[in-house]
Amino acid sequence: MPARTPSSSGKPTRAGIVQIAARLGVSPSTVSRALRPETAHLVEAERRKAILDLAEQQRFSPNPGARMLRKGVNPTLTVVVPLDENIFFSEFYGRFLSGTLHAAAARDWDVHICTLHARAGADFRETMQHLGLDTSGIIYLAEPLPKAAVEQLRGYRRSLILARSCLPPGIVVRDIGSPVVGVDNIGGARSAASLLLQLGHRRIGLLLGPPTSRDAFERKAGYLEVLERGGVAPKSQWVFEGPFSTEGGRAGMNAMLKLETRPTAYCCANDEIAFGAIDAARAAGLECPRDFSVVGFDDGMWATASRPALTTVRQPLSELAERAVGLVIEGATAPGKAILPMQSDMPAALVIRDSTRAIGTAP
Amino acid sequence: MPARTPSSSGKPTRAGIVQIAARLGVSPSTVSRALRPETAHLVEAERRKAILDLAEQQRFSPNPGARMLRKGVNPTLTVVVPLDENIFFSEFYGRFLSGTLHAAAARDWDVHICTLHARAGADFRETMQHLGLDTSGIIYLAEPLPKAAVEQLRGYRRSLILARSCLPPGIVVRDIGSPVVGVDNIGGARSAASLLLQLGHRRIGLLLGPPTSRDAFERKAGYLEVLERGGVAPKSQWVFEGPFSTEGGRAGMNAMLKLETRPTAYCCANDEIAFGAIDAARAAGLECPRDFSVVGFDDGMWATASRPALTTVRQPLSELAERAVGLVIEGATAPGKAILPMQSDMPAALVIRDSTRAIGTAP
DNA sequence: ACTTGCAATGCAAACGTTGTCATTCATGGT
DNA sequence: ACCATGAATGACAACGTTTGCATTGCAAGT
Repeated sequence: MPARTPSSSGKPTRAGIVQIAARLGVSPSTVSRALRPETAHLVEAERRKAILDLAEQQRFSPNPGARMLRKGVNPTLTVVVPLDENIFFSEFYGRFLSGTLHAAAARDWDVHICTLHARAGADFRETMQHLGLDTSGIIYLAEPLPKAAVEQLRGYRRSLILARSCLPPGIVVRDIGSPVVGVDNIGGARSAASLLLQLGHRRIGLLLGPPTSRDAFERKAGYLEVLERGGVAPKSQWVFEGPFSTEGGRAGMNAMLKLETRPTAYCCANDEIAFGAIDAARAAGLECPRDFSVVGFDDGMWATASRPALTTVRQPLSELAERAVGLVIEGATAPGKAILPMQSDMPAALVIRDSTRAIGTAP
Repeated sequence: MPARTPSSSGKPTRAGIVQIAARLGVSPSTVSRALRPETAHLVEAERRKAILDLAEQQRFSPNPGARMLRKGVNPTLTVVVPLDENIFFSEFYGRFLSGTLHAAAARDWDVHICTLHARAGADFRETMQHLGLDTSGIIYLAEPLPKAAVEQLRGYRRSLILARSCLPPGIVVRDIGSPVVGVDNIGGARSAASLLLQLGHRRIGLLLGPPTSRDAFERKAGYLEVLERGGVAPKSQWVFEGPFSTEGGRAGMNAMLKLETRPTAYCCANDEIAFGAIDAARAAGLECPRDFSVVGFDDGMWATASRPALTTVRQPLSELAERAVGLVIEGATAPGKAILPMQSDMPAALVIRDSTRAIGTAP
């Protein structure tokens, strides 16, 4: 029968800085110091190496809970993304995430990423509670929130930033308890419409996103404002609302192609819609920009890679992410200070390329 | 002058279950129990209400660190992605990441994501050592590793999975200390080339990726193998190597356009290359698939959205991610057991769409 | 009246890490 | 020889919750 002394048990000394310390005959303090880069210099080189090696061999990693308890925060923020498999196809998430990653790294924070597996029954607040136990801040970038959920969020204690795209169109941003970051959709849309006006277009169509999306809603408002002020409000047949996809763009353009008098230019709420529209028109023998002009929205990678290169509105997503990260970290580290609900709008700049042309101009 | 006794200080009893308890003259245990739904029934109703009310009024929320320390944490795995701003534009990362997220969530693991801020001086092994401290398992998906780095990794004890795309072409996978996951590039490339052969093409060009990339290398091998066996090895002018981008495709196609006898079909190592090629040809008046056929590789979102819809090879990235997550978790939880170095190839299936056509066929 | 059982609560020991302070020992300057 | 300096380390007390166990009443069963 094997001896029953604890030391001989098969368990590989599970977890713990103290076990590591014991194995090496040093104190836990020393191990703790050796393990963290910022204090590692305090430990003699040889000993440090021994500690690191043993830690690796034992597959040790310090308990984040304990660390967090001790230090107050643990430098980790969580980005909540939608469940949808396809989110990454939209460059929005990719670019935002990439920006987050860099901004966080610059501040020495880690980035968690997770989806929200909404548990039936549990209300949204509860789900959020459960979510971020091990992080000090949350950036919400996921499914659009129903109004009720947004209201439950008021008084949520941890550092939480919402992306404005995730809010339903109806809600006033000021009413929300958390900071909200977003791109200046209205301003961007205004620039797009203004450009078309300046180029002499008077019949301008709108290929919009789904009315449930706040982004779509705001962009529409921006387009319409400029067109109406310019006295060229679009006929109702010139306004099409569909999904934010090439299919949406195709459907919209096909609808326009059936009309007797068509727009000479289109504001598309999205690059993908723009590509779909251009392509559907091409199938009907119409070329952009020879026969019509198009302005997109996003400035994704294909805006430059496609032909014609797309005139579009640049979403400053990395700046947006930078801002979100800054706010969330501030909220997580500013001790007592309540986080001010505030709105940050990042400007959206027009990028002029080859899909727009003054009306009636020969190449 | 105000009294200086601690009880009368202005501080609003910052944080803490004990302060709440003190205010109500009950023990911390009771407060703790009252605060959590699952134990709330242990506390007398009236008292519970009092506690909850005070907690609300004091804007109390339990210290997540302490709670975490008590309850234990779920383990995390870390995905290492390249520093490059643009990685998310390549759908590879997005889809892989999305798959990782789902696979990890299904097993109740959390996902970290980080880049490798290579600190000057520190060698790769050391960097990994530090990285490994904060996580239970690592999936390496970042910059291609130089041979030296790969060798340093031998004997690394933590759970680490490498994506085959991150290895330099020259290295034999069996020689590596860690499990490697990857897509069956060779098989996929074979299918692509075989399809073109079957459609009757005999002059087949290759628009490849950069020779430093293992993916490019393997795909090239797959194409060539089939073509050579079919007796239609491409002339050297028909083989072009460039970046994995539309620009690469454009450059390649433009080179082909200058030749007297051009290929009638092209294997492109990448969807983007394929799009670039199609577009460059169109600029010269050649239409796909009327005048030439193209097969891509990846099956990204634009493969279906563009016109012609692209015949391409589907990379089973979510399955790949699933596999990687499975392996990394296994490696992290199997106690003493060393992780077997092994290679997992996920099959890559051909998806036939509209960019390929039998040679000489009228529409 | 004496168990017995139950409900409500308090006590105190973890949980694993880190920062402060004190201790030890070697070094170099006077 | 003595003190000052500094590097390397150890001892120890937090950090705020949770939970097993002990305690106290109180009601019901014998």
